[in-house]
Amino acid sequence: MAEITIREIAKRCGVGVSTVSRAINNHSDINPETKQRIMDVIKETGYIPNNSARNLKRTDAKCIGVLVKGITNPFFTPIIEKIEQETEKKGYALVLRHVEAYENEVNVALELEKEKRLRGIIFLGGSSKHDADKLRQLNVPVIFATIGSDISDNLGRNAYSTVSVDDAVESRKMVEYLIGLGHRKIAILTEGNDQPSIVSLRYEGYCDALNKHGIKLDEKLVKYVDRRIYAMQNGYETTKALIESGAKFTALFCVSDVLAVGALRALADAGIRVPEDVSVAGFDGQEIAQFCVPRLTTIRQPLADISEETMRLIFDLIEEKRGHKHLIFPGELVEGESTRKI
Amino acid sequence: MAEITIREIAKRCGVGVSTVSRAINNHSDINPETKQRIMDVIKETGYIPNNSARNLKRTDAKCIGVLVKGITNPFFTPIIEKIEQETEKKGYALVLRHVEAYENEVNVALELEKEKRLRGIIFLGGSSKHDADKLRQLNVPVIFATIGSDISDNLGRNAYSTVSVDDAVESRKMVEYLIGLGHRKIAILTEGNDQPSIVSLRYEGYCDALNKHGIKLDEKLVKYVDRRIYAMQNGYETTKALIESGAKFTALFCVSDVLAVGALRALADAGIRVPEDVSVAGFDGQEIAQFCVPRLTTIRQPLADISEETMRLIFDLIEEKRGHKHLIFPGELVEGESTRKI
DNA sequence: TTGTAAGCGTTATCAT
DNA sequence: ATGATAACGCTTACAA
Repeated sequence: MAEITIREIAKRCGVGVSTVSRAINNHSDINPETKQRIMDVIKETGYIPNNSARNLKRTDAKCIGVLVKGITNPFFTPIIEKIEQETEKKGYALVLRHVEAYENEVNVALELEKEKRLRGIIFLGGSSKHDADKLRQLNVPVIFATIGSDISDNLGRNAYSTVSVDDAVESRKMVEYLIGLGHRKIAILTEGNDQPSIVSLRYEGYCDALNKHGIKLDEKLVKYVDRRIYAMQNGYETTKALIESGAKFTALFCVSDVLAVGALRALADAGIRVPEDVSVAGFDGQEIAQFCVPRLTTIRQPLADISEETMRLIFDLIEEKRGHKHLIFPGELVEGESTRKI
Repeated sequence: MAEITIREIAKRCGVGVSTVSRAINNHSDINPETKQRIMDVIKETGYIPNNSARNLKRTDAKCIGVLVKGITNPFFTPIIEKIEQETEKKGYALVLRHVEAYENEVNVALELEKEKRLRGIIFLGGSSKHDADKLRQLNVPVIFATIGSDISDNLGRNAYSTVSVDDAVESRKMVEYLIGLGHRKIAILTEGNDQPSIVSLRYEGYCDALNKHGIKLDEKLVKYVDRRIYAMQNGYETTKALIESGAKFTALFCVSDVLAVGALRALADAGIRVPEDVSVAGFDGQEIAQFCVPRLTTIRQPLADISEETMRLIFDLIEEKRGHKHLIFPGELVEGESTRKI
C-alpha cells in the first residue's frame, strides 16, 4: 500500500499541491470552499503529512526543545507541565526528548536542533558540566533548568543560562539544620562523585557544614549508593549496609528524597525508630516526601519559580531581549516528622 | 551562520556527496583512508547530518516506536528499559515518544510512523479502546503493552496485539482476598469511569467480587479521585473525604499503588492504624509498594514477562512469523503489611 | 572505489 | 486565489 502524499490529495481534489499545503497550514490566502473540499478529502483518505519533509523545508518552525535525562523521574513532572503550558501560550510547539543515560545530552541537542529547527533548548537533568564550545555550536539559546553549574567559568558563563537552586548552599543548610538540632554524627547517602554533578555539590555542602562547625568528616559515615539499581532500592540497601557496618550515627542525610524513602524502610526493618533513634533528611521536596510515614524533612526546590523563570528567560533569549543569565533560587527547608532535636 | 551540510563537507574533502554519505553510514564500499579523511573533517567542522532529510529519503530505517502516555509514570520505567535493550539487540533504533494527556495516541502514531518510517509500534498507557479502522491505517504491527482490551471485539482482534494482565480478574482476586480475610465493608478508590480504561476494568473486578460473595455494593464506599491532581495527593484527599463522610469500612482497595500511598498517609493523619483498624490494598506492584510503611499488599504485574513477550511478539510480527495475539499474564498477589485478617 | 543525479514529501517563491 | 516549480539535505541507484 503506497503511502498517500500531498500530490495524491491535490490530484483527487483537482488542485495544485500548493493549494493543499495552504489548506493544511491554515494560510489565509485560500478560498474557504476550496479549503473545505480539500479538508474533506484529507479526512476521507486519512492523509497525514510527513513531518520529516515538513521540517526539512520549513524555516520558521516555532519550536522549543526539552531534553530530559531521566524522564521517568517524577521530579521533572511539574517542570515539564509548566513548560508545556507556557510554550503553548506563546504559540510555540514543544519537542520533548528523552535522553538515554549513556547519551551526551548536548550531542542529542545538536541533532535535534537541526532536525526540528528548534529555536531554544532546555535541559533537564544530566551533567552540570559541559564544553562551552560545543554548547556554542548550538545556534539557539540554551538553558539548564534545576542544574546549577560552575559559573566562575567565564567562557561558559555566556554560552548558556542556568536556573536552579545552589545545591551546595542548600545542602549545607540542611546539614547545619541537623547540627543545630544537636547532631554531630551525621551520615550521608550520596552517589559516587566521579562525575561533576549536582549530587557532588550536595556532598560538598555536607562537607562544608561539618567543617564549619568543627566536625571531622568520618569516612565511615559516608556511603555511596550504587547507581545502577533503582533509587529506593538503592537507598534501602546502602542504609542497610551502613547500619550493619556498626558505625554510630544519630542523623542520616540523603541527597535525594527517593533515597531517603529507601532509608526509612531500612531503618524501620532494623527496628531503628525515626526520628526517636535517628533523624532522616532528604533533598528535593518531591511529592513522596510529604506522603511517606514519617513525613520527610527535606529541601524543597522552588520548582514553580524555576520553571517560570526558565520560560521567561528562554523567550527573552529567543527574542534577543537579554543575554544569558544564571539565576539562583533559594530552596525551602521543610520540617517533616523525620528529624528531631537531641 | 549558515548551517553546514553534506555538500560542504564533500567540497572541503574534495569528494562527492555520496562518498561522504558512505562514510557517515558506515558503508563498506569506501576506501578506509578516504573515510578517515572525511571523518576528520566532520569532527573538525562539527557537522551533524539532518535527521529530517535522512528520514525523508531512507526507506529501510529499522526503527520501532514506543508511544507512552504518562511517561513520567515510574510504572513504565522497567518496561521501557527492557524495550530499549531488546531493540538494540536486534539492531533496531528506538523512537520513544511522549503522548500528551489530551492527545490521541493513535493519531500521534500515525504521524510518527511516516516521519520516522517505523516498522512497529508499542503503546504504553492510554486508552484500551481504539477504533480498529484507524489502527489498521497504521501499516505496521501494533502492540498495546500492559493495556488489556476487549478482545471479544472480532474486528479489533486482528488489528493489534495486547500483552497484559487481565485487570478485571486481578482486581477481583485482590478483593476476594480481602473478603477471605473477613472484610465485608470494602471501600474502593477509583477513577471516574467515564472512559473505557484499565481502571474501569479494575472497578469491574471489585464489583464482581462483591457480587459473587453476596455483598451489596455500597455507593458510599465508592470514591472517585479527581484526575487532575497528582496521584498521591489525590489518594490522600479522597481518602480524607471518605473518612470524613463517616462511612464505615474495614478495608480500602486502591486501584493503584500511588493512590494507596496517599491513602496510607490520610489514614495515619486520622489516627486510623493500618492494618489494625483498616486494611489497605493497592495495585501494580510498583517499587514504592515495598518501601512504604507499612509495606503495601498489592497485585504485582509481571512486567518482566510482559516486556519480554512484547518484544518477541513485535519482532515476530515485523518478520511476519505470526499474526496478532492477545497474551494475558497472571498478576501476583503480594502480601504486604497493610492488610490483616479480621 | 568514487561521482553524478534523481528523488524523498513538503513549503516557499513567483508567476498568473 | 491558485498553480508550477525550485529548493530543503540527504540516500541511493547508476555510471564511471
